Amino acid sequence: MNDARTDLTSAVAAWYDEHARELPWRGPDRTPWGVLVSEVMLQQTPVVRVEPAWQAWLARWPTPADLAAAPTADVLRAWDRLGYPRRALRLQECARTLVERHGGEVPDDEAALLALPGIGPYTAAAVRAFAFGRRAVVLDTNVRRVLARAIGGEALPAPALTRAESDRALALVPARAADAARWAQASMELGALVCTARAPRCDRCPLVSSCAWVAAGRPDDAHAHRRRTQAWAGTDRQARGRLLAVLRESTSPVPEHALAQAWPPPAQRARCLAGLVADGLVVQARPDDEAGPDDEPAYALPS
DNA sequence: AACGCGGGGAA
DNA sequence: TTCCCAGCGTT
Repeated sequence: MNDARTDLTSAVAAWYDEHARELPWRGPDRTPWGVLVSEVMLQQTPVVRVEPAWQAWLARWPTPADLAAAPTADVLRAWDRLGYPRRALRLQECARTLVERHGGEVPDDEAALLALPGIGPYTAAAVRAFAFGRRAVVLDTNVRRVLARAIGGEALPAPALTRAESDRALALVPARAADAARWAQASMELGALVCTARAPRCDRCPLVSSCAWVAAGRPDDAHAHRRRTQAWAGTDRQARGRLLAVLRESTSPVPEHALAQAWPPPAQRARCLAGLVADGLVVQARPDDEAGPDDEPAYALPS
């Protein structure tokens, strides 16, 4: 049975055997915990920035029990500038759940994985495929783009995942678990290295002769008018990042007036601090005696 | 379904 | 400057 589906997946798998990057969380000595940590770090953060952080993280907290026992402030400092620090909080909550409910081990069951903090459909599928070699539908931004082009004939997938995409991805997953896991890894790698968002290297693509997008003359992105570019300068997100960076650097509670230096606009600063506290990333603390007036609020990372 | 959420490197 | 990155949780 050599239908179009097996042709496509086997061509990508063969390409992967030749061109896969050597990444530390893929090594033969990998652990499910290491894979899970890598996947959480890779949620919206590029590989090149994750790699050193992952090495340091696994050296410091090699098991879920190690991370579960760590002070949260240390966890947030180790997360450093990977972005979206709520992920670090979720990862520690995840470690604690693994200790309390799964004997300190990462489960391979889909429902159990999805129930863990910070683990959604993509990460659950990735852990099952990459850590346990199980059959799973791994559909990340790379795979979505590869399939949108190779099969859909579009430059880029729709802004939000559609039912048609999920169906298409499911239909492509090879029957045997080992093949399915390799297809997942290979299709992601193809999207990361060749079928890239900005400047795809179609001359090096194993699917170029059958790609629907290439056959159509590589038309422009049909969804371009619906993509909104996120503002950055002056946003709450930038403010939160700046405030949290100050708190990461300090070993003692930081009084309000010091935070005002990092982010002057008072209303936005107050709103962002309240949000950080609500998220569990920051706690209000009693200031050190010599740091300022006793009635001035101070903030710190949670212990 | 839409939105909020970091931060940096490349085009 | 803009775009993009192995998404998730909340509303």
